[in-house]
Amino acid sequence: MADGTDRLSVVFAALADPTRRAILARLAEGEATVGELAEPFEMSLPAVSRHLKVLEKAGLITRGRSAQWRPCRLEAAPLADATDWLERYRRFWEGSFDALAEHLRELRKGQRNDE
Amino acid sequence: MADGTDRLSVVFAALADPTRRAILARLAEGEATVGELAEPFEMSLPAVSRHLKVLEKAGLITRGRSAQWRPCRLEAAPLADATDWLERYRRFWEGSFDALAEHLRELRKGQRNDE
DNA sequence: TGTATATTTAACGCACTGGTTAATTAACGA
DNA sequence: TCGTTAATTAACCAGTGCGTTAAATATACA
Repeated sequence: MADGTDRLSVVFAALADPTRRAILARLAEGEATVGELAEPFEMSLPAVSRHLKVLEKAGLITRGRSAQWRPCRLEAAPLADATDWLERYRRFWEGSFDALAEHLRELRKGQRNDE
Repeated sequence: MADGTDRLSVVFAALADPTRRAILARLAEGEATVGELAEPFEMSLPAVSRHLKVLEKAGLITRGRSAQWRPCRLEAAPLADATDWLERYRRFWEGSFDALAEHLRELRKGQRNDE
């Protein structure tokens, strides 16, 4: 392990690119072909094709076949694993919000005198 | 944009490594020095030091100073952004589970006759 | 069979990642 | 001031990621 090839690492790596996240967002609205997915980007078709391969290897999309088109479909299940991992840290960032509330409370107390 | 330097990309990229996720898990139990964090890994100290720099740039840790030690502390707030992004897809993987249920229902129906 | 369209693969360049060892910086303590 | 400990930085290397253009593949259609 520790070589970055475990499932969770592959999924997080796939999400670490704004183009790929935009593609997933587009697919959330329904299936689309490679050409349709590439259209919004100022990037060659091969580049988009390889982004799709990354998403496919992460299990985040599947591809059908319809004549010469390869319709892509969102497969969000692997995102559940990522969310599960992140959820363990929820109390830490919610704890930070508590700390913020405490900070604001202290600030309000001080306001009576100097600021 | 689309160059992978936006906040969310940086956070996801930081999470796309099992060593770094293990470091965060360790820090969830409390502050630790670089040496303490490095101890469980079969990896040189400089390597761990650079993992910490990645986490720091992602805003996931902060570092204090106590004599020659640099205690690291978990800062989970950026994980909230990542979770927010993922949450948008929750209905898709939950929808998949609905589809699975539907599939099982159809399967059970067919079982009466042929299988 | 030949041409057009959709997509992938090949070959290349360049920057970044993640590891190493050796050298450097920072702070403590005798 | 000198030596020890903690950590980072420097220099290097191998592998990977992400983009390009050009060539190959797959399917539809005349």
